Amino acid sequence: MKISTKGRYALRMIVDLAESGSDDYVALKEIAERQNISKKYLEQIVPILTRGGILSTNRGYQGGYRLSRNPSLITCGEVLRLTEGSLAPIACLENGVENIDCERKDECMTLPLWIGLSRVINNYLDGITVQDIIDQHNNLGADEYMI
Amino acid sequence: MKISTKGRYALRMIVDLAESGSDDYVALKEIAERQNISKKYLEQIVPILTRGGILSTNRGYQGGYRLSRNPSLITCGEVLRLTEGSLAPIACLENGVENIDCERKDECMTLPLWIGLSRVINNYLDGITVQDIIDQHNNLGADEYMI
DNA sequence: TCAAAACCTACCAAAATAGTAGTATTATAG
DNA sequence: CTATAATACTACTATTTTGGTAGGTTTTGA
Repeated sequence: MKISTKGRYALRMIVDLAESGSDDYVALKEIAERQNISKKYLEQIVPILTRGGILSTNRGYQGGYRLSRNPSLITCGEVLRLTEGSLAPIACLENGVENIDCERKDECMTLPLWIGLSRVINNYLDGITVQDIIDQHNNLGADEYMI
Repeated sequence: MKISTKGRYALRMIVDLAESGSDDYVALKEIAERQNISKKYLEQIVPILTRGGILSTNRGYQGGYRLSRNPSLITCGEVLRLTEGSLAPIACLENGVENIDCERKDECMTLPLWIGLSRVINNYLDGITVQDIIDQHNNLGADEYMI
């Protein structure tokens, strides 16, 4: 039950971009150095976010990435669902509650539990935006956490 | 971000035992057949639950397993934390919020998010008992889920 | 036309997952 | 006291996922 580096790095990158507040394109090299993440690996993660409509990109000289929306309009859930593939806690819920992919679904006693867990996770992460993460960091002490 | 078969099978086994309502020891063979899970694999999972104080066991002729507590006193969180190792969404939270294992913890902008997510997951799963799962199954339609 | 950037694809090592297999130990019935 | 039915323990293994590295291609602007 772990979020992979893919999701965590993606989020750190987005927060980094949001925090810098720049309207220009920022080269991956810069972000990778600041965040101490392999640029080559980030290179692999980033197209997912571009295709997902979170980043816009420019190639060539002075190219790079910038957020395609205001950080207050990008939720952590959105970033993580894109990079993790899904935030479903079990495989049969990957296509949503309406489309459960399991032949045992009618007898399955534990299914309601997993559906509930999935809702709780997705609701929590959809309720927190990239801007919230920055505000939290600026306003609160180290021992505070997000409710 | 998936619960593994280990945790899912463990929960199914516990629910199976609770549902049967038997005060006698039930052989793993029976449970494995009913749940259609490899007995050999369950054999490997079950000692974790025994050591964790959820099951009591008897070896030898007419041996088997039974719940060591009333199903209303066993939470899903407890079962899953035992079998999954932990329910922390990232490795540095594995030893609890008081004991964060990361040198970047003071600068880490996303840490509050993960702490919050960890709380949300653990609170949800600790709020649902094995008895709740059975009650849910008996009372509600297939399109209902646990809040 | 050169350099700096993103893009794309293939490869790879290590770890985790999901088991199998075999043997040892324990307990009871007969 | 022995056969049998059960758990307990330990080792092995195939497959998948994770977390990258490597290298070449394309695009863009100075």
